[in-house]
Amino acid sequence: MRIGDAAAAAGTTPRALRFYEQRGLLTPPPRTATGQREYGPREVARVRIIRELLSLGLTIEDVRSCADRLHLLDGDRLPPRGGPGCTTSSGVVERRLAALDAEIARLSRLREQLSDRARLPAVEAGGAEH
Amino acid sequence: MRIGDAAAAAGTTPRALRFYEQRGLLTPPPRTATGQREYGPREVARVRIIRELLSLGLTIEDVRSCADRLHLLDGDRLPPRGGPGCTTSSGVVERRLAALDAEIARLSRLREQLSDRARLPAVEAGGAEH
DNA sequence: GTTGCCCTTGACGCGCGGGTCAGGGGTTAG
DNA sequence: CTAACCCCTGACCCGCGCGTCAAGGGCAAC
Repeated sequence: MRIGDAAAAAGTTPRALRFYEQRGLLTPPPRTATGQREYGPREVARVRIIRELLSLGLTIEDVRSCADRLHLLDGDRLPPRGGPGCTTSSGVVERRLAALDAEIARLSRLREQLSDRARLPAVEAGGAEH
Repeated sequence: MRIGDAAAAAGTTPRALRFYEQRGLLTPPPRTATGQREYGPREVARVRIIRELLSLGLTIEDVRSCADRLHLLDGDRLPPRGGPGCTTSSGVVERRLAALDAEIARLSRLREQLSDRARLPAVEAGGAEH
């Protein structure tokens, strides 16, 4: 399986796969005699895991930091929700949760301050003229 | 008043002032015969307003889009909270509030999904070995 | 005059997750 | 054999809000 098919099977692009490899999320796959990458279904599954973790807000660095444990997840199917061998178990998830909480709190404060200040004081009748 | 003093008076840097001017948040100030920018207290007050709006999460583009109304705020003092002539009154605040709400909701969903998935399944006894 | 800080414009850097060329070579169907 | 598509690497691009450097000129104090 060459990179285009593998990427399509994982729902992404060849560029992303090379990028993950470059950043250490994927181990360099075997090459054909002419230098083309050869992927198997395990790699595709792994890419799906990676993309799911990224879509959950983990960074490339987060995933890389526990790349050696991703194989716990990357069998032939992903555990739907309650399966064993969940995401990372090395502290990155907790840190990411804390970062998310902090960001949510920060945005909530901003929201409050902004709506406090913007009581919409009818300076120019609603501004719907445009 | 040259740019360094004006920037310090507004609590920022010369670079930021030139940047605001370049992006259309500040009208180009008069220059001395040798080309140096000359600012007065009105400009300083305006910069303070701009920085406050930016600190509330508005973007440069938001502020630029209502740059022509900022003079409603930029007298010698800022209205503390309930004064007339509030922030922008042209829809950008509503849009920004909506964007903040959307972002908060998105992060909250992420947080929930991430904590759902990361039930910390005791794969390797807490991971505090390092 | 001269030292030393301040000003000018222009250009690049950052962090993130890749997108998008550019210039070459592989691979396969007709 | 050739066309059409795929793959390779390396490099620059995006948005945001400036920070930082570079090369030159101004301004005030001594």
